[in-house]
Amino acid sequence: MFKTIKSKKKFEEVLDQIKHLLITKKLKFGQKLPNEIELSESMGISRSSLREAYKVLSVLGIIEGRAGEGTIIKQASPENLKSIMSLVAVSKGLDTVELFEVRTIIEAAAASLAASRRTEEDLKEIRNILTEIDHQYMSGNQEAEAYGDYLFHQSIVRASKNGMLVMFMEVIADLLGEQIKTTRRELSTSREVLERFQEQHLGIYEAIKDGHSGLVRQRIEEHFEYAQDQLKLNVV
Amino acid sequence: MFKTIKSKKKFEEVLDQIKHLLITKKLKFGQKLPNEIELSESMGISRSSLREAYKVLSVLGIIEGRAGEGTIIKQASPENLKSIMSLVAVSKGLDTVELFEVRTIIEAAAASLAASRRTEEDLKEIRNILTEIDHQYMSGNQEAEAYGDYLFHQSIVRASKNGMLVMFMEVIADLLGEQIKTTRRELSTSREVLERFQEQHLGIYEAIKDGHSGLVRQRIEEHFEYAQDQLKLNVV
DNA sequence: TTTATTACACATGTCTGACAATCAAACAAT
DNA sequence: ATTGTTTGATTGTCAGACATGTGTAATAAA
Repeated sequence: MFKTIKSKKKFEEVLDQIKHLLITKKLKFGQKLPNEIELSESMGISRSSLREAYKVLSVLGIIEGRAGEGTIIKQASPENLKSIMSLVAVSKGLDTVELFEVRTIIEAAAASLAASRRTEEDLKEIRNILTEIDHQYMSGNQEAEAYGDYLFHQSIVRASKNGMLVMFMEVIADLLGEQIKTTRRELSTSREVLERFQEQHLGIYEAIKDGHSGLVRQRIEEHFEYAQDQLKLNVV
Repeated sequence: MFKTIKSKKKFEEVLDQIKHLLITKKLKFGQKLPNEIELSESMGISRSSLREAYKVLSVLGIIEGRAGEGTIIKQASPENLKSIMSLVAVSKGLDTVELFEVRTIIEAAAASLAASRRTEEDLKEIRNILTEIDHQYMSGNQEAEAYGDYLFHQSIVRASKNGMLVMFMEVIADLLGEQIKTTRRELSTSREVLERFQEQHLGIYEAIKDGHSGLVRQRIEEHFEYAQDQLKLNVV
């Protein structure tokens, strides 16, 4: 019925203000912020409070402070977000099933979009990655092969030309990876499974190349269903 | 050839130490940390540096400081990720079209899941919200009506029983709202449009009630397409 | 005895002023 | 032209103080 009342801290106000300035494009990538003393005075707070907000933004990769130079706006990379989210993931056990479900939804939709938006370059990149995975498979380098698998999925989502989808996919893939590690499950690495994966990858690529939105969606869903099954079977 | 040398900041060392203590379970949930003065002295740093690290952890939801009581280790929840993700998303640069696309994807999938997972209580809640929107419409309270709209969509995603989806949807709806505000666009608030919205809402509700996964997906897509059109038409 | 009220101790929240470390740019020396 | 040096600007760090909020124990009131 009643919500808990939380007194807003100063540093949170700073975060809100900067966020708003970023949204309204009054602060742009590469731009230099006013120095801390000036800014804190003009915001009516102390330098300490401003700095506490700065630290948060800096960990998120949104700004970067350099002594002697100043503080500039950076373009946040998903890398920063991922490391942070994995920390949260470890501390709060996220549900593997939920994560798989979301990942399937996002990739199915992205691949479906990719089928109609992919360029020749996109197709070329995906082909290259598939060939690379084959090589890794031959030489038995499992770690590199797993990374290739990640690149394959990423390249497909990128072909959807929607950066937001790319970010979400990366975050979820990362969380899922951590989740799988910490629950001590493993994907089966038998020849049979790996070959089946490559078949499915190829099928997805073909459907995107041919522009079959419906088909690629279906194949992505099958692919993840199969992957999830392989995972379940190997619960320690 | 040569790696860039990056001097490690004090607050980063604090983060590392606490992270390590968390992983090795030497710090557990609910546990109280030493007070700031004591801890900063025992770590050989100033209170300010310690606090900068604290702020980061506190935004991540890993610790919580309460004036007068102390600072305790919390269990991070996905809720905390919301603000962080929206910050990073903002910093990456937003595109209204992309956001709409992602929102459509997520809600269409969620509603589709909801069609097979919804409980009687879910349906009752959605019905209540629709009635409430009608009331607000009658009394001409546009702000409350817009909030009702948000609640309607949220309740549908919640009926999918996937917390991750709920989180993503909230993040995107939030960003979209800010984006729409700051680009000085407005949804048409003509009687005709609002009534059309309610018709569509009802159609979505019915499809979920009847368990028509395919139909509800289609109706959600139509709904958002229509909404997006209304937005485009009103660019100032 | 039980219940309010008050006073106090304690921890976080905020502010201030200072100094150290770092860097770019300008300038001097070689 | 390259290398040292100075200088000014800005972040990084520090120490100390006061403000604010919270629990608790002493005290007063019923």
